[in-house]
Amino acid sequence: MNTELILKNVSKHITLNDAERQFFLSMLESRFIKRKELHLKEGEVCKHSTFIVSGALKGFTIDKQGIEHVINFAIKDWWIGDMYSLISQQPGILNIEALADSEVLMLSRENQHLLYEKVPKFERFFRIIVENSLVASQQRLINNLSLTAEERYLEFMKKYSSILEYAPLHTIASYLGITPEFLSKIRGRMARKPA
Amino acid sequence: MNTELILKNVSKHITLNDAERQFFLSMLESRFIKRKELHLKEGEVCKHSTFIVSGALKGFTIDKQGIEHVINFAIKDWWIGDMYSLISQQPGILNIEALADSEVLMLSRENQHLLYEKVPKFERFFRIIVENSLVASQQRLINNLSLTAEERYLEFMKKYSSILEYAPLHTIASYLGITPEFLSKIRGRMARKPA
DNA sequence: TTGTTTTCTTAACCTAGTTCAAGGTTTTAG
DNA sequence: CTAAAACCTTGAACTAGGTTAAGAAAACAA
Repeated sequence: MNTELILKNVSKHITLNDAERQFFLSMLESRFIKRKELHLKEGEVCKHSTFIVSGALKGFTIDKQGIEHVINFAIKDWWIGDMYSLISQQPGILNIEALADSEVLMLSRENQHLLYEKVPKFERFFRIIVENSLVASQQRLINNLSLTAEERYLEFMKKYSSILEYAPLHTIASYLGITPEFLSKIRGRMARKPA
Repeated sequence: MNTELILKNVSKHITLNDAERQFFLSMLESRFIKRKELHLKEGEVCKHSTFIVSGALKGFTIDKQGIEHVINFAIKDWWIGDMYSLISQQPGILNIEALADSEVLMLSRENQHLLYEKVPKFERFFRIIVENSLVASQQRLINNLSLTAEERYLEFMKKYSSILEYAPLHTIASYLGITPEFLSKIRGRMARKPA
């Protein structure tokens, strides 16, 4: 189990002593996910918060017309999960799939609650993680409401360039809220008369 | 200061003893906001989390073309604030304005941190509040990506009917991500051939 | 009470983005 | 190495929703 990265991630917001660190690590479960493998399937109850050690995943829903909508990406050093299902313990609507072979560390809901009991600092840690997710989610909403598709694509490349290595065009189009054909057209336009 | 509602709100997630309750209440500041009055202006640093005792507020941004985008509403028993500015202490992009005469209770960032020190349970309380906001924000993203304007309007009426009493049509249109003219058209259509 | 502002509607025309279809290229699995 | 699958591009026809404009109705301030 490769724990260096997650310990560094935690230490960004809280400080652990040796015993706490050991206890935290004992709560984690390592897993390797192959490219295209589903880590979480809609309809299931989400039982873990997942930290990405290497690789990349996408979270997505499928609407009534069978169209896939990418809700978020997660790469090295990020957390992912179906927050709705995780807190309500109801069947979720999120699918989580690997974009590349990935190593993740999983913290089960029960262990997370144990952690809150034994090391209350983790309440703070996850509060901050969730706060940051909320800011990102709201910023994306604002972008979707106020920018054109082309502007959103430029923003995306600026902010998440590392994801371009993992996600094919139609997945990025889905994240941006447009069709793959239209993203292709935008690219063509940009290549012809660049910024 | 009308504290009954906020104490009930807090008690949904954590239990306070008398001293803790008194301490919490001593951290709050009451404010009355007139309809159309700005509670927070973009460019300012957001210094408070705000709990609504009565009335209704909207949070919105204004894009380069001067168009207003409603990010969220807040009514009785909800919290509102510019999370980005609140945690980064950078100038924010959110405006918060009263839709009706409102009474709010404000918890300053400093007091919130004091509260975290003195009564660590509040880390949990605000973690849960933020988790719920994140779920709502993601659900809205999913709706924006996968539903038509008419479907979003129907969803909105089902879920937030109480806001219809406070917000004029053009404000709801902005929240839905469409123009007031188009929402008016949808209404006309729905009136002619109802569900 | 009356002028002013805000709100809502309707209609004609316009456009960003979609749909459908087809062909070409790259990646992958066996 | 090769067939199949996944991926990307382009173009023509289409549509959900936007823009502009103008008028009616309601709410509000003086």
